[in-house]
Amino acid sequence: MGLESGDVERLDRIVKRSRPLHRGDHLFREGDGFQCLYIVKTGSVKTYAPSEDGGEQVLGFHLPGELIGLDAIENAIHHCSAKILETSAICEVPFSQLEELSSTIPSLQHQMYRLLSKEITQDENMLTLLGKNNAEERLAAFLISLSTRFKRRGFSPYDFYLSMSRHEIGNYLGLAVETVSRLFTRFQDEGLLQVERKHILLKDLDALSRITQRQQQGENKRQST
Amino acid sequence: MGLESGDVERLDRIVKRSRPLHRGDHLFREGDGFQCLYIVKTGSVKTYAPSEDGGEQVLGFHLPGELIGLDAIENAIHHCSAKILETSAICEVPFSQLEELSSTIPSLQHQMYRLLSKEITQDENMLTLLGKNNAEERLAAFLISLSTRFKRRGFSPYDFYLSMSRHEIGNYLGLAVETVSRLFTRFQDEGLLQVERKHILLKDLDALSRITQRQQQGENKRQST
DNA sequence: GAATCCCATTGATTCACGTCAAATTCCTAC
DNA sequence: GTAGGAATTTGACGTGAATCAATGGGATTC
Repeated sequence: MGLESGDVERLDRIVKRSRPLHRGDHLFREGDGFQCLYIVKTGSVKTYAPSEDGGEQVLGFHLPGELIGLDAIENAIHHCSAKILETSAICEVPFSQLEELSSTIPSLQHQMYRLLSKEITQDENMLTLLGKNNAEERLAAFLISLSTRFKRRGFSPYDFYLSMSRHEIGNYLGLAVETVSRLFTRFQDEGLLQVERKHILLKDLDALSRITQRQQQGENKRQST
Repeated sequence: MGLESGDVERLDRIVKRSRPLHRGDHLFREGDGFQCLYIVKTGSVKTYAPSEDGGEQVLGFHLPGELIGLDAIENAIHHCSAKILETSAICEVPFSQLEELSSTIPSLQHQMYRLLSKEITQDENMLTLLGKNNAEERLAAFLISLSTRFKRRGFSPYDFYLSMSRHEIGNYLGLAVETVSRLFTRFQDEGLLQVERKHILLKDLDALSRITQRQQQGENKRQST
């Protein structure tokens, strides 16, 4: 990321590798004091905003290489909870140390700004997805997002396992479980993918991409101009 | 914000006050190179992500005191466009200078992290709004948000003018114009507010708050667990 | 290995909100 | 002041996705 090797070492020294965590464990909960950012090494994590009655809004699924906890910097309080979806290795980065380090390493500071900015961009894309795309487009976009992120990490972009339930997918995408389930069935019937429980095999990424972009064609109603 | 007076002066020196801008002017457009962050002094601005066909997703409305452009840091490219809604005074903050300054003033760096983090939290709240709230709850939340922000700036939290059209409100909230219009009428009939074109008079903020929280009661379907 | 629970799927039905259409008012420009 | 266009409102209607309901299959527990 444009850091010099000495700097990388200094950064490396403040990162703690935690013991493996298991499905259902919490990295942190809403309201907890903020100490560390977390980086997923292996496995996966979901973040969600709980509401009083036990309901929740899933805010994201975090795969290897991804950072968790940026929204907690503001008030030094976590605004969401983070739950392990499958046995995972997670690194902890004490934020105060990171902050200190970043003020002596300009390129690290720059990376931090970029990281935060990227998170904002991603959330904005998600807003667009929820604001103007229908159920089919949302699920297609979700699958492509997973595919892209797996690929980036050297995993197969076509063949992977979902560590989250249909329920969680629906929650994340603003859809009912039943809708998600029906869409998987439809996508399979249309030959776009094969699905068997948690196992997904994407057979036509191009077609999925076309679905996500379908929205753009022709003047649209809900959120145009 | 915890800066010393000498530091404030240094910060102040890099901020440029632009001449007043008018309705329809662009602060920047999607794809433009990123140079500056913008702070609204007076007036209002909308940011939106244009799509090929001329449609768009409104990402936010920005009132006095609010910052624009944080999502452009990552790639030094603006990912959205920013359009003036009414005659406005806007300050420009050259980001490279701000970044430089922040590496010599730890508390400024901290504020920057907090600012970026806050933006993420806000976007996440918006995701929850779009993901799990119905039309009525969305509009109520929107009005309360405006009210709160006006109040914070010393304006009346009850009595204000909307600088954006019904269309833009609908777009922002993922609703059709007609739905927004009908909801204003309904809220008025229910005595929650008075509306006459752009002029809004909130008569029962508590009732509006109750509407936004309605969602939380009882197990819900779309996005629960 | 049996019992239990959760997850997923599928079908039938309902409903909130989008779509279409039309009337009215407002705003801008010449 | 007048014409044209945009914004807003209101009504009628259609529909995509939620809700309700029921079944089957994995997975976990003791």
